Amino acid sequence: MTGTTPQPPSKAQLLELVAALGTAQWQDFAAAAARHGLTSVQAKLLAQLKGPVPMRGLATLLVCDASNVTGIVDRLEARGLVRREPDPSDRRVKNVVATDEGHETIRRVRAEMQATHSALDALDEAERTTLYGLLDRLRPGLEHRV
Amino acid sequence: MTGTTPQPPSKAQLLELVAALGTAQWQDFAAAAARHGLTSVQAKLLAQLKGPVPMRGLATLLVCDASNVTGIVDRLEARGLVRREPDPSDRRVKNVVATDEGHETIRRVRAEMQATHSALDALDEAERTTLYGLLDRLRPGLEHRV
DNA sequence: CTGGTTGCTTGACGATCTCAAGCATCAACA
DNA sequence: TGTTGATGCTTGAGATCGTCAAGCAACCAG
Repeated sequence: MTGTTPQPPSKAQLLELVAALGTAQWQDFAAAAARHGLTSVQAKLLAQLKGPVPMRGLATLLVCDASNVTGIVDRLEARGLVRREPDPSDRRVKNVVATDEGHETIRRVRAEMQATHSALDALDEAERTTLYGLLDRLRPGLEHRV
Repeated sequence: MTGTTPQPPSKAQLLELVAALGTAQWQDFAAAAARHGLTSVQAKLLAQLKGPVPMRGLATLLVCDASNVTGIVDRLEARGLVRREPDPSDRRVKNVVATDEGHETIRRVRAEMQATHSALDALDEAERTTLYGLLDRLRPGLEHRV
């Protein structure tokens, strides 16, 4: 065998590291959102709005109750970051759309995640590709409910 | 050159993937905690208690206000998962300690994170080592405040 | 058109979070 | 010693987040 794969980290260690980085990124996101007067949940919802999304769809994406979404959208709408539009094919449905200001705001929040950006700068392109490949393999287990 | 490094993923894509996995792991954690009657925040606090930790230290670890910790510890203490002990060297300080039941509960929560565990099983030991190494390089950028 | 389902909102209630204020204790220093 | 300032924790007010139960409107299958 070749030179020393030093100590294979235990699953628990890897677990903990992933959790720590996830938390740190979330804090970074929350802090950037706060600078724009948004809570992290509001920013997270705004981040889903690449196009029109019905309230129900947002509840599914955010893994929460639909009634919760009502309140969050209410507050975003009051700030003019989001709009409710009737769905042409189903009058029960309300589609949520980000306004121009909404898009611009979430764009800035993403850009201002300094800690996250500088962390990724520690890797070169080949390493990022490797990392992406490995993380991508974790996806099915994590996102697919058993 | 050799076979096709396919498409180097953009930083944004990597960003999004890390965020998605972090969220999925958090949901997994929250679901496991809920099965034991704990909110995710309560479980997260409990997870910090390998030894006695003063209230102030918990506030720092959880990145929140000290008054917030008071409430969370109140509820955990009411369930007997946690205890407040006076600090022998500073009478202002209260150290929080997990009870036996508290330790056992958080142990089970970790063990029941099925999605997370099965996701990690998708990698063999060498891959986990590589992944750990790469993630570890992200640490300084993310955890160190600029 | 009737009955069951689905999408959204409302209201009640608990948990989380921050801020301001307050009390007890500590640490430093005249 | 005693006074001053900082620190640790709690309390109370107020906003947000989150769930559940109930209600209304609209869809859909028969």
